[in-house]
Amino acid sequence: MKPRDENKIERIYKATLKLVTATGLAGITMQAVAKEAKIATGTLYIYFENKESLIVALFHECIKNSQGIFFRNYDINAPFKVGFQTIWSNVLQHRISRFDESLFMEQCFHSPFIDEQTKIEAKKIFEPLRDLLVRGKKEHLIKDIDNFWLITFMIGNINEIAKRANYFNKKLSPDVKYLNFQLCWDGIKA
Amino acid sequence: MKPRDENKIERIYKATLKLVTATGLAGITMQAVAKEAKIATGTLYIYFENKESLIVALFHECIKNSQGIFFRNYDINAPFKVGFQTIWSNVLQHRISRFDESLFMEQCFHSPFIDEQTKIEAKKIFEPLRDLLVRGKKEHLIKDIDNFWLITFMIGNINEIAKRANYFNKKLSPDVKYLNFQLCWDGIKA
DNA sequence: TACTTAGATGAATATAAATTCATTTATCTT
DNA sequence: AAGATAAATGAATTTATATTCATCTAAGTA
Repeated sequence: MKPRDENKIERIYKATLKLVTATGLAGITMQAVAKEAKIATGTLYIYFENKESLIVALFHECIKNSQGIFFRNYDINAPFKVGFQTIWSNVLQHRISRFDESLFMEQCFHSPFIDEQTKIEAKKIFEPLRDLLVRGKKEHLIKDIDNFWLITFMIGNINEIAKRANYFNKKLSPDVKYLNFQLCWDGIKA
Repeated sequence: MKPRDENKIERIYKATLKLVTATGLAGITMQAVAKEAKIATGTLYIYFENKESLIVALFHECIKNSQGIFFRNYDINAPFKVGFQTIWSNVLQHRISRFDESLFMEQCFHSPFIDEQTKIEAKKIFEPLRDLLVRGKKEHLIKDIDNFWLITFMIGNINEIAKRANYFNKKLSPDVKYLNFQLCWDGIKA
C-alpha cells in the first residue's frame, strides 16, 4: 500500500491559516485550500471528512499549540511577579509568533463551526494563571479584584498588542515589550 | 408610485447584525438575512446591489454610529483625566450597547469585503484621542510613551471588557466599570 | 376612477462551492 | 516481479447560495 505523506496535514493546516489570515473564515473554500497546499481537492477528503471537520481539527491543533507555549518556563515556586511576567511574555510571544493561529481561533469563536462545549473547554487553558493571581492577591502584591477582570485586563492588553503590532507591522523590540508590560503591571499592582 | 418603506434598510441591517453575532460573517446568506428581516430575498436587491455592498454599507453605518458616541460629552478644555475618562467610558459604552456592531466591524477587518483604503479611513476615528494623549504627556500626567502603544493599551482593555462581559453575560455595574477604569488609569498614569 | 410608476414577491436561474468517484500512481508484501 | 492496497488526482456531480425576473401590489396622479 501507499503510505500517507505525513506532511500533508501540516501543509493543509498551513494553507488554511494563510487563507484565513488573508480573507477571514468567510473567504475560504476547499478548492482554495487545496490549491494553496498544492494538492488535489479530493485529497483533502482523505484527511478530513469535510470542511467543518478540517476547521474543528485545526482549531484543536491551535489550542494544543498555545497550551504548550503559555506556561513554558513557568515556575510555580518563583516570586509572583516573575511568574506573572513569564506568562505575560509567553502569551504575547504566542500571539506574535503564531498570529495566524490566534486570528483563526478568534474567528472560530464566532463561527458556525465550533460548538459551545468546545468553546468552554478552550477557556480552561488559563487555569494555572488563575491560581497564580489568587496567590498574588493573598500576598497583597496586586489589586483585590475578581480574577475574571484581572484576566480580562491582561489578555485584552496582550491581544491588542499582537494585533496592532501585526497590522501596522511594528517590530516588538525588548524595549517595547518591557514598556508594554510596565503598563499592564502598573495597572494590576496593589 | 409606491414609496419605499424607509424602515426596511434598518430592518435589513438589524437582521444582518443579528446573524453575524450568531454565526459570524462566514455564516450569513442573503436568504437568511431576508428571512430574519421578514422580507423577500428579491427585496434585498432593491436596496442593495449585492451581498458585498450590503456589508460595505453596513460597515460604514457602524463606523458612523461609533463616531457619534466616542466623543459625546467630551470637552476638550476639561482636565486631562476627566477627558480621558469620558472617552474611555464612551468607547466602552459603545462596545457594550452596540456589541453586535463592534463584532461585525472587527470581522469585516479580516474579510474579503472591506478594502485597504476603507480600513485606513476607519482608523482615523481616534484623532481627537491622540491630541488628548499628547497633552497628557506634556502635563506629565501620563507615561511618556508613543501614542500608538497608549491607544493599543486603552482600546485592548476596553474591547476585551466588552467581549467578555457579553460572552459571559456579566453585568457592568458602575462599580465594575470604575474598577476596570482604575486598572487602565493606573497603567498609563505617570 | 383609470392609469402610471416603483416597490415587493418568491419561484426560477445562474453561479459558486462542497463533495464524490472512477481512474491512476506509489509503495508494500509475498 | 506480480499482486494487493491505499493514497492521490481532478473532472463530474451534488448541493448551497447569489441573483434575476415575470408577476403582483400599493400609492400617487390626472
